[in-house]
Order: sequence, then structure tokens, then C-alpha cells
Amino acid sequence: MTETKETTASEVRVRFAPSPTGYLHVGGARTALFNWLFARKRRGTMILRIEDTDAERNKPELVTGIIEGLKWLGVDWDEGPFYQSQRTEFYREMGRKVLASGHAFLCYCPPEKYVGGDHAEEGAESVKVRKITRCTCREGKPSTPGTKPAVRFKVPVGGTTKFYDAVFGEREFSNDEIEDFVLLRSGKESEEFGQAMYQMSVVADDIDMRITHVIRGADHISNTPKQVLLYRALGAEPPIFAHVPLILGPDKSRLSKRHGATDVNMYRREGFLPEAFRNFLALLGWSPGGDEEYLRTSDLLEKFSLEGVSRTNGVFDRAKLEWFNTQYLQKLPIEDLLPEVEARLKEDGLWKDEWAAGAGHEWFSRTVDLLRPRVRLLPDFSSWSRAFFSDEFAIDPAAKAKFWKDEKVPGLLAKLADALGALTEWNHDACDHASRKVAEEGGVKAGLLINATRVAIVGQAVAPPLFDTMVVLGQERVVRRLRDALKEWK
RNA sequence: GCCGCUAUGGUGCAACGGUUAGCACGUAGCCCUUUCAAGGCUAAAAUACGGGUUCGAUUCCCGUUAGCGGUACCA
Repeated sequence: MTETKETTASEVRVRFAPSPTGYLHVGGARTALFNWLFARKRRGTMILRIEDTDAERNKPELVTGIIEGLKWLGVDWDEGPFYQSQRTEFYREMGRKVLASGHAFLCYCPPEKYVGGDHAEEGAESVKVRKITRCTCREGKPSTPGTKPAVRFKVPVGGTTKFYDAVFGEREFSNDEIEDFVLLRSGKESEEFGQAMYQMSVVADDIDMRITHVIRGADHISNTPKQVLLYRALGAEPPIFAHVPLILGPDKSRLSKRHGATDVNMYRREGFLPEAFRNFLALLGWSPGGDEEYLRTSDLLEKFSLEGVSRTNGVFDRAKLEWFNTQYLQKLPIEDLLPEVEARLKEDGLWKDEWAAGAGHEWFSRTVDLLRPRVRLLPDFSSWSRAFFSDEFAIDPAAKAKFWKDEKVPGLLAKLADALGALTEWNHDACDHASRKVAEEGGVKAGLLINATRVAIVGQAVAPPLFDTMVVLGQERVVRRLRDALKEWK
């Protein structure tokens, strides 16, 4: 049914199968990343499948956000996106097939009345233990004749179901612990059956799409035996599973909105570099085995393996993510960084086209290079470093208070403006000498003048080394800003 | 409740029977100095607990505890 390219039996085929009931959260993003790394490393095929079989909870518009997030992360796919909502008849057919083969039965119990499962008794005093029970429909005796039936899988009595997990190893579950799960919902009105349930549609698709490795969150471990049973009932060989541990919040509970940003697109908006985010994510629950941490995508591709995936849930540590971002900001080849900064400046209305090529581009490159060691997030280029890209910038009151409190400052700045304005050469050393001379003549330590000057020309207490800053800003601008600063004392 | 998984500093990972238990983030302190949100150095900080197995356990086994997951006509 699905159109796929010809593949050899040994080719790896994986899929990322998000459900559009929310945005792309970091846990899903990491699952996607692991699938992608595995597929690319093994020269296999990556498939994107949207699991939207729950009409009640799905919001189609969320798919756009998920795809956007994946693209930002650099996760691409070879087939899809496939939408399960468009394959409902296929799942129904598969469900009927299971039914026809005797591996399923028609269940007439209303959902609330179903006796299977082992839900804890809600009762106040004693908590009664309920073993899994099998309803009478299973034996062909409809419990509530006249209602529309659902299709339930007929879990074997006794025995165990095993599967191999590349992360957790050989797993074995007792069949008596598995309830007769629903394959097809009961139909509405004239329908014979309703929409397929998750277990039915994943297995049907994974067989149809010839998935070889199912890499997904560890929250699916207990679903797996059900799926294995389904594979067998359909006469198919189960794939290799690889369950990756979950991502937790700082309080060790499952990561959720109340822990702050969990939407991958939030990190894009906040100004993280995708490659830094990817590096951070890859190391949460996976390790190459050694101590290296700065792993660019090519390194991840080279080193990734399912064996390196950890079995323990991990806490999402934003501080470390930020550290990774500073590492990338500092170490990335400048030409890889420039486009990111450019996009940011454009977004913030600070971009000038003259920086796109030629001398302007060279200036832009030098300036970004000068700024990068002190920047943490992309937006810092247009906020903290605004004075480098625009003449309209504010002077930080705290910086003023700290470095302009000496009464000699205005006089010194005026003298400096004259001295710098008179320079015929404009470079680091010329600025350095001129400034120190002014300080000396004014009878103050060079630091006093230097700090005061920094505040005047960039408006911040923290900035790159002053004379490098002057060179980049240019003579005319520096002198003008010094003169402008003088107005602050009037 | 029941079933399952997991357990190394605050956090992420190393050590896959023998190490003074390693690295990184974060934290604290020091240095550099022209600022620090840059750089350098140092420090504090861990094998959850109790039993085994073994000449020897972080590592293997059992129990306890804790956390997490599942227990839907959700995915």
C-alpha cells in the first residue's frame, strides 16, 4: 500500500512517528534524532509518519510545528510524511484479518463495563487486587448483545511473549499480564468498525513500511509484547526494538510544560544554535563511551550506536545546554556562524545589506568574531551587542554607575575624543597609545579611562577588549559617541 | 494495588571483576586584567541501603527503598 523504493533485505528502515496532539517536545526530538542518526549511519531509510488516529485529540495545524522543529534540528526523512488518518481502511482490513485468523474476537462490552484489565479498585478502604480477567465475548458469548462490537485481540492464555531490545536486552512478559487490547473501535452508525487503535495501526504500518528497527521512548516498553503478539498473528517477524530512556525535569518527574520550555521551537526562538542543541540532546541518554563532549554532527554520525544508549532516565539540564551553545558560538567556523547571526539581526531589524558582501561582509565577519566569545544566545548579538550594529543604543545605568562615578571622567572623555579624532592611523596600537597618553596626562590609571570609554562607546560594562572594539567601530563613530556621551553630564 | 524498568557527586556521562572511581556542566575560591557573560588554575562533591558470590565488587545475584513507565474503544 505504501509506496517505497526498492530495498535490500538487510537495509535499515526506521521511522519517527509523532502524534500531533502537541508540539515537538524535546523527548520526541531526541527520539527523532536517534532514529535519524541510526538511519544515516547505517545508510538506511528514515520515514516520517504522523500518528493521528485519534480524531478527538489531534490538531492538524500542529503538524506544521513538528515538521518545522525537525527541520531546524536537521532531521530529514526519505519517505513520508504519511498520515495514519488517511489509511484508516487499511488498518480496518488488517484488523479484520486478525479477526478472521482467530487471533481476535468481537467484544460487545461497553467500554466502561469491560471486565478485563486490572485497574486498581477505586474503593476507599481496602484496595482490592484484580487479576486480569477475560470477558465472555472472547468465547463467543456476547456480554451485551445488540450493541456494536469492537475488535479485541485474543491474548493467549499462559506462556510468555519475548522480544529483543537493543537497549534493554532480551525481554520477556507473561501473557497473563496482558489484557485483551482493542484493535478496532466499535463503529458509529452504519460503520462496521470504527478507527483502529494505536497498537493496530503501528504494527500494520511498521509491517507495511518494512521497519527494521523501532526506536522510540521507553514508555512504550510495556506496549511491546502486545505488538509482538500482533506481528505474530499477522504472520510477520517483529523488528528489533530500541527503547530510549525518558527525559525528566529537574525534579525527576517526567519533563512537562510546567518545567518550562519543552517545545523544540522555543529553543529555536530563544536563539540556540541547532547544532549545539543537537549535540546536547544526543548526549542525553547516549554516550560514545569516552569523555569527548563537543561532537559535531559528523562526529555523532560516526560514533552513534544503539549500544551506547543508556537505560536510565535523564534530567534535562538547561545550564548545560547553554554551555554547549557558548561552545558552538566560539568554536564554529565563522562562516557557519555568520548566517545564523545574519538571520537574527534581520529578525530584529538591525541588518544592513552592505554586510552581505565585499568589505562590508569582512567587517561583519570580524565584528561577529570579536563578539562571539562573550555571547550566550543568538539574540545577544542584537541586544547586548547592539551598539556594534546600530547607532541607536542605550547606555546601561548600572554600567554608568560603575564606571562613570569618578568626576574626572567627562574631562577625560573630552580629551580622548580630541586625541582619537586627531589620529591619522586607525588601528589597535594607535588607539591604545593615544588612550594611555590621555590617561597619563590626566593623572589617572589607564583602567579608569578605558572602562569609562567602553561604557561611552558601547553602552555596556562588559564588551570585547576596548581597542579591538574601537577598530571595529571606526574612528568617526568612536569620536562621535565620546562626544555624545559628554551630554550625559549636562 | 498489579506488572515492568532503573539506581555512580546537584546534573549529564566514563570506568563493562582489580583505577588514588575519570570527564564535563553547575557551584565556591584564586589568578590574569581594561570590563567579564572571555581565558587560566584549584577546591568541595558520588558508587541508594542490606545481604550474598568472589582472593577481590561500582561492576554479578537476591531483598529493601526510591524514582519512572505501563495498567484506556489515548498515542
